[in-house]
Amino acid sequence: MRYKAGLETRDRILQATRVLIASEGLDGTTIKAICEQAGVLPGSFYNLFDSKEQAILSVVRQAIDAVDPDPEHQGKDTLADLVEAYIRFVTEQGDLARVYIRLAISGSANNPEIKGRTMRHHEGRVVRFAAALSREHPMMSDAEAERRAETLVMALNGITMHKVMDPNFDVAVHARSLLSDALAGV
Amino acid sequence: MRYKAGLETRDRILQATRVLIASEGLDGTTIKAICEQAGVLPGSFYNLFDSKEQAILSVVRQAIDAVDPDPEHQGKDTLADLVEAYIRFVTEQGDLARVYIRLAISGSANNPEIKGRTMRHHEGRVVRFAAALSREHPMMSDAEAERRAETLVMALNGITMHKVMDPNFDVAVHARSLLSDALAGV
DNA sequence: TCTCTATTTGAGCATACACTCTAATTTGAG
DNA sequence: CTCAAATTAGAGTGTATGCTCAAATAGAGA
Repeated sequence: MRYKAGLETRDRILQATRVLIASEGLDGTTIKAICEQAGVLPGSFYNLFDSKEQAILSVVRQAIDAVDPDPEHQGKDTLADLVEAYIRFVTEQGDLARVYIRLAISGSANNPEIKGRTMRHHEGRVVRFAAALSREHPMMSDAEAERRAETLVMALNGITMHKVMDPNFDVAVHARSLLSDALAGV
Repeated sequence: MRYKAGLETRDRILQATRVLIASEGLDGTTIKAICEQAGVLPGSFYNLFDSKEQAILSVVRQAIDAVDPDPEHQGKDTLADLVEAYIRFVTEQGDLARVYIRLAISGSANNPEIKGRTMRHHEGRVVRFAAALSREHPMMSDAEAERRAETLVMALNGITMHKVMDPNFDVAVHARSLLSDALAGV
């Protein structure tokens, strides 16, 4: 994997994998389908990746990384910032958002590696949301902030889940509605 | 399928299918696994079901029917009633709840039959929630009630989705939190 | 140009899948 | 008790999967 050709092929394979997981799910993403979509033969795939799982894990990492943008800004963002960033992720990176949501379910059962990553990511997200909430409501107890943050994160996932079924669905309206309800309920 | 033995075998197969979909997902549920779990050989399975898909669809129907209990009471329930009923479904019928949530994602891509059922069910649920909300808040516009109802239904799904990954997760606390936020935000 | 690798090719392997078939066994009404 | 129908047994079918491998081709430094 030192020549340019190999790197380009690698990108095409990852892109094909991403599109396929988004549209067909983890189990529906076969080597044959990946290779056809990428214009490559199985031998080339296995020259660049050790296994199908390795390619899938790369895409999983892409998806998880894409959910939480601007990590340097962490510690300064408001709850509204975080929700708006999530809306942007879902609307502007549709494929990765679909991958991301499928992980929480399809991936959890079979693949411990994916399950571990997803769980750790979820917990990190809740912490970030809770910190923002605590900053905006200093009187709120940490436990209360964490509980509220977790509810909000999961509710946002539920909305995204619906978009997987109905691609025309407007995530932004419902996500903002959740946010204002959460802030109103304090 | 007229003898008692056949009916009992059918039940065992459906139960095995239910448990397997809950723990392994739709694609992980193979004929071999179903037969082993049910203590049956493939010949018996195909004596009672035309296909694997038929058995799965039976379980899908079970799950969808179990989400909305007490259909006669429809038109009188409060939003709190509906949320409490959902909490009961998730906590008391764990396997079916896991099946139910997996449908929204795993099933949607590959199987148009399951996708259609799931979408219709979702819409029906939103209508029921919206009607309850309108009854409690007569001044609210129908469009507003429907939007709020849909947000709540999806958020509840998000919470249940998390329970699929973490079985010890306390759904009730977060579901009630969503409800009170939704009512507070009016 | 020559040479050594990286890359691609594409046929082929073992396995697992959904499903079928025939023969044996069990059931229960008459 | 009889016997046809219902049910089971279990080997076997074709196909798709993830993956391998030897041979052919393309790329880059000498």
